[in-house]
Amino acid sequence: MDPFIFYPLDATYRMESSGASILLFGRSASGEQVCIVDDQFAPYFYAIVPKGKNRDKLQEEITAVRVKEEENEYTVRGVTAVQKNYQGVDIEVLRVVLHNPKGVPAVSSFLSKEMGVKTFETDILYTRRFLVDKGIVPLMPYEVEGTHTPYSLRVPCISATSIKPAGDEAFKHPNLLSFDIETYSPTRSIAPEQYPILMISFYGMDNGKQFKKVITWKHFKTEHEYIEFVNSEADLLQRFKEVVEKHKPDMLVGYYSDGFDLPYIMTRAKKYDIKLDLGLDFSEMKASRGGNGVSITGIVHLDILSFLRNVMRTTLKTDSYDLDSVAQELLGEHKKEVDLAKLHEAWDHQHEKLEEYCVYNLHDAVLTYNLAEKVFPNITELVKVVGLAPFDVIRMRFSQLVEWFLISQTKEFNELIPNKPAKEEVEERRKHSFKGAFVFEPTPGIYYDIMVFDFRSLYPSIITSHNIGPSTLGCSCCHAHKAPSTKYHFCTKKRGFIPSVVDSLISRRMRIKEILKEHSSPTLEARSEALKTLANSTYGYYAFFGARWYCLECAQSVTAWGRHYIHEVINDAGKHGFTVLYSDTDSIFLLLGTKKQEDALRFVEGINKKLPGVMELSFEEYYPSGIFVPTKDSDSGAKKKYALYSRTGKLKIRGFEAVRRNWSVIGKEVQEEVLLTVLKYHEPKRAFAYVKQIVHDLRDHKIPNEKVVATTQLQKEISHYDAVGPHVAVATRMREKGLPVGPGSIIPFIIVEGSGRLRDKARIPDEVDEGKYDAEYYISNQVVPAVESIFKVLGISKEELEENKDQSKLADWFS
DNA sequence: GCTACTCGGGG
DNA sequence: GTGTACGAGTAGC
Repeated sequence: MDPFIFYPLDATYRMESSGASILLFGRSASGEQVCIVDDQFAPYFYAIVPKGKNRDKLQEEITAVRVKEEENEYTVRGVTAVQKNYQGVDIEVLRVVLHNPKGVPAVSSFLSKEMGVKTFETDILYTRRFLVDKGIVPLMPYEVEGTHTPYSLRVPCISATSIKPAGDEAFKHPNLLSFDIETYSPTRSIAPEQYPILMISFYGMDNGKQFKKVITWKHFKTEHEYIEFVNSEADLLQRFKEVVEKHKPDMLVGYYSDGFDLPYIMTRAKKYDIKLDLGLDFSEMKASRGGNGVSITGIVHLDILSFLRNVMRTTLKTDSYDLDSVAQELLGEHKKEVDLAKLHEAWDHQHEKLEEYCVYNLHDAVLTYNLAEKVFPNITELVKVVGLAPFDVIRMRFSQLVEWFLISQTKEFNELIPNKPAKEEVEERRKHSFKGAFVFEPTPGIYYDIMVFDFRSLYPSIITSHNIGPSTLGCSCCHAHKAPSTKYHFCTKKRGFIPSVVDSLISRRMRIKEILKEHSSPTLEARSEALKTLANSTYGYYAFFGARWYCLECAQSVTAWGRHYIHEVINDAGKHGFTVLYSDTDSIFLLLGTKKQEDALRFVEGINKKLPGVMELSFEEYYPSGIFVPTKDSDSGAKKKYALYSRTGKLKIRGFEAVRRNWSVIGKEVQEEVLLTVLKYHEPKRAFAYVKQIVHDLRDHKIPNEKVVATTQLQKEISHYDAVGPHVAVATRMREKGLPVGPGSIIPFIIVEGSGRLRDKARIPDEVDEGKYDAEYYISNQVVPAVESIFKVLGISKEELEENKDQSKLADWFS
């Protein structure tokens, strides 16, 4: 057949009698979903010749290795000697080529255990290895030559004879299909074994036209044409399959669909014996065992939350990643307001009310779609830098992104990839928890007019300009270049692998920034962002205990240089009449005092002119007010614990405990109210009076029970618990009463008066008469801890908050 | 003090 | 899938 242009989206593999074949799923330039097969790529790993051992002899021995494991026998296809760089030295290694990817762990562990041979690169997943080795970057165009082959797939399949890069215009408009489910949930429990899915919504584009649909299995009157009725939950699941099959999306998009929607759908489908064989190779949807992603072969499942939380975290200002907050920040839109707690009632008794829930359901899918579309350029650019499939890239943390970026660069630099640390090594590294970054100790207090600047590109530029990497550390050829106040020096003659690749990230970014000065381009913005993200994460990677290229000395040297530079800025800020309020690692908080915002911006501009090369301090945000609190046991300022009030009326809370679902409403409410009263309305006295009132009301048992209920999720079978916490004790009581509880159930409980451990005083909310909770427990464990440190700033102790009769103090305050 | 367990996101 | 998240918090022991 004629050569054609192809955009790979995802890769998988199959074993044939002749060996492994890589299957690349994607879309052709003409818009057809296709699969490309490459049967020419063999799995391999490396082995080091032990000292005193003859290389040729070892080569022969390895070639003859056969390892039996269950039904499979793994044999070696060939062994060749190659030169590699490893930690700054040249070494000779044997490249051991196999037939079957599954043979790699088997054969390599045989080599290390039975033959005393050290092995490398034995845990690089086969499909990832293929992409990186062949330089095939998902979402980029390739010219494919080959012939049709009769594979049994849902899409045409071409056996490739050649796959060549075809330009640098990435796949721009994937066919996205977003979806969302609503479930029956009479309590706040999420119990897929127990309760059905009530509706599923879809949103996407179909030949340039909006595609929207909500499927539900209770009938009601409606004008909305997009609402479709079926007769049962089983039919609903069948329709879910059909819609996806018919729509043929490149990417199926959800919000927390790794952890909620798809696992729920899978559990329900299993109940009805419905096969979710949506894979383009007819394979079933599957959840990886670590709970880290649900995949469908050939369709990229994008859990957009994953990408936002892992990667966009640095750009987003929101503290919470619920759909409403994120949509608000990125799209300027909110979720529809409905009372979800009443959905089950409407489902059982008031069908006419279901329409608004369908509208709500669809709107969530629309928001999810719009979020995916919005961040797609960012995903694309990150995929391009890291070189892995979008499915993997969106689920990776910074440390993994850096690691895979480095792995993708090893081929060009002929570097041997270091092994992951063994368990004991990780334990050892954890002990040396990193205390290198400079954190300016804030003085506790309430502050106004705070300018926050970000200093992050300082670190990557230190790495490149001081050549800081594991392979250049402590070289024997030169001793001159020591990091300030450390005993570490780095080679000044030979460029290190990591400093080199970081350097290329920085210079690529600088070129892009030059172009962006001339004209704006969302694609280039996203590319610049991706390059910055990776460069900025390299320092943290050096200190990350799981890193292959772990180097604590490197991380310490980076921060040593960082301190050197940041102290210059702090001194300069003082000279220019600004007060430095706080600084943590990469950010610096300045107080405007009598100066204007423009003055601060001008000051930073001046700093940037003085800083070498790419180093830059950039404006992050202006906050009208903020509070820094002392540590628990002293009056000195706590690091990483503060709250800022933004111009948009939102609180940015860092390091404060609480505000999680296992806290009672009263604790959350009091914290929020106190922070707002202090930071927004500037009325600390009113905040104090408010807390005293709450404490008083608790003692009078006037706070309704619903506000003291806390919930905790049961993670496993009751009998499997070693440590019986309050929620486990209550779950036991619930089961004794015949209430359905199991793994996943959300257990609500109230602490009542009495003696013994907490679990002896925990009760099912229904068992507790109104007001019969343990007031002292809620005062000292929920209310006071939530606001304690805030009041310490105002000169009020924990005891004063808890005290029963405190009118004198109150009077003092108001006088 | 150490170990076990939970949260996030989702209805 | 040539795998098995993570970092921070609370309660129990």
